[in-house]
Amino acid sequence: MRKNFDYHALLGEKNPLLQFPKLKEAAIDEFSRKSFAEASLNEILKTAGMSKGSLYHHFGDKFGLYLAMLDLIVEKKLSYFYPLLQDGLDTSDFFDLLQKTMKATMDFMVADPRMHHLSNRLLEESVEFRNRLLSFYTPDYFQTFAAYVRQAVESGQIDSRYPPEFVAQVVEIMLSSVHKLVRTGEPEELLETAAQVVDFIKYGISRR
Amino acid sequence: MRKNFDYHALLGEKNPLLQFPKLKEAAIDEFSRKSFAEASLNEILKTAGMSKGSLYHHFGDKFGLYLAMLDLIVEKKLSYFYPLLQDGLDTSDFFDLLQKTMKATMDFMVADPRMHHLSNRLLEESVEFRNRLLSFYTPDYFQTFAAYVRQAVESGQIDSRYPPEFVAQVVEIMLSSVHKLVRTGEPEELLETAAQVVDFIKYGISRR
DNA sequence: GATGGTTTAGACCGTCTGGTCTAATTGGAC
DNA sequence: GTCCAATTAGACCAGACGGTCTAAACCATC
Repeated sequence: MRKNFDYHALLGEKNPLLQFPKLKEAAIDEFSRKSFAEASLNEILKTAGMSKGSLYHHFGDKFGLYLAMLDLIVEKKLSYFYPLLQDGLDTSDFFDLLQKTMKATMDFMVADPRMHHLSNRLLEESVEFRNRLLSFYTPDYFQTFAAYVRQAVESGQIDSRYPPEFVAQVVEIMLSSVHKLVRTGEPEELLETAAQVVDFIKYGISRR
Repeated sequence: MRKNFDYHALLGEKNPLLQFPKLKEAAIDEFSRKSFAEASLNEILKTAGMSKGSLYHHFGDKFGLYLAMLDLIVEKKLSYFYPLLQDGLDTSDFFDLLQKTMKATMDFMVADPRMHHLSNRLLEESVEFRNRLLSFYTPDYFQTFAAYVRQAVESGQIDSRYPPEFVAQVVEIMLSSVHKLVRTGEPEELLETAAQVVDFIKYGISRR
C-alpha cells in the first residue's frame, strides 16, 4: 500500500492506462496467465518497454496497475451488457434474459479470452485482495442473477422445488464456464451454444 | 528437473510422504492455497519442521514433493469411488451413476476441502506442468464421464439434441463446482444437494 | 534562452525464492 | 566398538521479486 497515492484517480475516463496501450496489453497478458502475486511486474515492463520510474509515477504500485487494468476490463464487459438493458429488455421473461446474458458473456469471452480468464482468475484470489478491489466500487456495481432468480421463482417460471440460491449458483457456474463449452468461437456457434446451454438449464439433458 | 532422481519411486506404497505426516499436511495446506509456482517450499519446510537436506534427499525437488502429494490425493479420491464400482453398479443407468458419482465427489470434498481445491487448482496450472504430471500415470487412469455419456445418448437416456461432448463438459463442470453448492457439509445436506444437482442436470429448472 | 514542474530511466535495496553442497549425525550390521 | 551408508542440518548461492530514489530528460510557459 503506497502512501500519498490516490488509487481512485486511476479509474474512469482519466485511467492513465489509456495512454499506454502497450502497457495495457502487457498487463492483461501477464495477469491473465498468472495470479496477482505470481505475475511479474518486471516482465510486464520489459514487454511494454516502459521504465519502472514511469510505472510507479503513474500507478503507484503493482496493485495500482492491476486496478487500472481491471477497471478497463470491467468497463469493456459492461459494454456487452448495456445494449441488452437498452433494447427494452423484458426482465420478466427469465429465460430470455438468461439467453441474452449467456450470449453476451460468450461474445465477451470470444472477443478477448484473456479478459474472460482474468475475470475467472480473480475469483480465485484471496478474499482480502478481492475486498480491496471491491472497495473501489459501489456495492451494487456487480449485480448477480440472484434477484432475477427470486423473481422468476415467484412468477412460477422456475420450479419451486429448488432453493433460489441454488439456482443462482448454478447459473453463475454456467456463466463462468462458457469458455469450456465454446469451441471455435464462430458467431453461429455462439448462438447455437448459448441456446443449447439455456435449453439445458431450462429442461435438463434427459430425453423428452 | 533434477538429475539422477527417479520420480517414479515416489508413487504408490513406497511414497516417502507416508513417513512424514507433518510434511504431507504442510504440503497439502500450502499447495491448496497457492499455485505450484506461488507456493513456498521454505514455508512448507518450516511448518513441517523438516530440513531442506531431508526434503531434497527424499523428493528430489519441489516437483517431486508435489508429485508425491498428488499421488496420495489421487489415491484418496479413488477410494471414494471404488465402493461404487464394487457394489454391482449398473453402469447402464446413467443418472443413477451420475448421482452416486456426485455424492462421492461431495463426500470427498467435505472430508477435506483442501484436496478438492487442490484438484481444481491443478486444472488452472500450465499445460506443460499438467502434462508433466500426467506422464507419470497411464493415459486411462483418469477416465472421464465421456464414455458413459455417449453410451447414455445411444441408449436414449440423454436427449440426442445435445452433442455428447457438450453433455460431458456440462457434467464435469458441475462435478468440479460442488464446493459452490454445498453449504454446511452435513451428511443429510450432501444427500439432498446431490439429488438436487442430478435432478437439475436431468430436468432443468423450469417449472414442471 | 531561462525557469520549473512533470515524466522517465535505471541503478540500487532488502527480501525471498528453489536449489546445492558439505559436514555432522544417525543407526543398523558385524 | 567399528564401519559405512543413509539421513539430516543448515549455510550458502545465484537469480528474481516489488519497491525506492536520484538524476537526467522533457516540455510548456514566459
